[in-house]
Amino acid sequence: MVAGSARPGPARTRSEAEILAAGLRLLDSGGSAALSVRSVAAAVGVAPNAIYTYFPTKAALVKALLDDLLGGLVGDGPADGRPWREEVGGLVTALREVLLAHPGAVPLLLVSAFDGPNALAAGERLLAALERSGLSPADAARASYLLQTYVLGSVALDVAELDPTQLRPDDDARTAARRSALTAVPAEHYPRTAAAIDVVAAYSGAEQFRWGLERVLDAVAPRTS
Amino acid sequence: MVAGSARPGPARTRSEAEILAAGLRLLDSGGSAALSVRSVAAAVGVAPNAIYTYFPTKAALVKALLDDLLGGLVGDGPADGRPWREEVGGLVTALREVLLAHPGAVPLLLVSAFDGPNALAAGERLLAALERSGLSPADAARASYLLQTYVLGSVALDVAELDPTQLRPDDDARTAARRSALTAVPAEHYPRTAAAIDVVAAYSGAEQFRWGLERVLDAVAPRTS
DNA sequence: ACCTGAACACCGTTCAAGT
DNA sequence: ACCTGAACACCGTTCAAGT
Repeated sequence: MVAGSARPGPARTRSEAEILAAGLRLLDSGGSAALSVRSVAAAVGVAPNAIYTYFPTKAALVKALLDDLLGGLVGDGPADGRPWREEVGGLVTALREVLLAHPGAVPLLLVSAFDGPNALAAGERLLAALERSGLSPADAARASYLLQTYVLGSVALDVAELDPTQLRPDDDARTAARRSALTAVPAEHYPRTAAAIDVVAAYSGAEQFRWGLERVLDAVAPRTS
Repeated sequence: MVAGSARPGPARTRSEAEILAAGLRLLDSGGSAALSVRSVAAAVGVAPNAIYTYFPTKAALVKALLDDLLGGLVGDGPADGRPWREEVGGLVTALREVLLAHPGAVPLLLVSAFDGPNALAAGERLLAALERSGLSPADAARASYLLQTYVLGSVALDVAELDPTQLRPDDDARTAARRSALTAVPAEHYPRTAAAIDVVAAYSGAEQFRWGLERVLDAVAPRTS
């Protein structure tokens, strides 16, 4: 009984969840560069290499952290009864919001795959809602691809124009960042670009996103004519 | 005459262009992680800190390298006489292609701003073509935003699903990568996702991109009705 | 089994010194 | 002005040793 499946040796002094929570705190307070194996280890009070008892590599830790972030996207119940367009828009908007609430996570997400259990569950829910709209599975798959590119692309644009020291900015801070980009563009050489930044800056990021989302939803909606 | 604007001291032994070319070679052969100040210095045969004579920081070097990559997007002449939709599609497709030809550059581009002279020139050309379609400057600005998110998002999805060791993959390699992602998704838990990967894998990345591009162009085209 | 101390092979950047 | 050697404060990861 002592041998077999029971593990000998001392119990672990930390938990995966504790380590991921510390990692998220570092990401939120210092951006993506502040998340290192060594900084996480210091935050939970162990030696750097002790982290490798919980996660085999830094990449595995990052992947777990990112998927945790997506945990709130899908509730427990089955597909709700909302109209498909509302549910699809809600899912996509919620994804954007959770990412912008943790901008330090965005550079990590953009370069890593998107295939943890919570990401897959959200994608499954998205496909189900799209099929409820009347799209064939094949068309729903392509619509899902287009919606994913939209969220990732718009979040990438939003975060790239932020001052790296500006963490957890609200919508106003992002608008200000866009305005400051304007002054950096020499209007005499790039008149349309300067004017375009001015136009876009008049809208908050959320309005801008919603505008594009409606266009994308129109583009993928089943042809009724 | 000796004093004044003439610079004393030895001439520089390298050039910015030489350093950027070495950087791109490293990026293409080893991915984004292979581009370091020290590896570039070794490639051009100087001490690591000599790079700081040419670029003030690594970020400045990366920015210059990325903008160089966009140098071929815009020709010399004024806007050509092609229909607006063709020119817009051509610009956007060319951007996608230059990025996928150098996948190591994608992680760098996704997290940095997009505001070098060549990026601005391409953006200016894009806005001009959109205005030729009949869109107001304000609508052209929003259309440009949507098109940018599409390229960035689709390139991010394309590169994220690649094996990091797989450099400069052709279209077939990317299709194979997508197929291998399929086997990783447990179909019993995520039936729609597994089926969707199968659908998407039946198309090459270029076909998939063109499908979405046509939808996005439809979505932003001026309403003629 | 888990944790530690020490080490390895890196990294970006700075500084003082040589020419 | 440009380049070098040396150093500083990091990084992810591995290994041998302790419990």
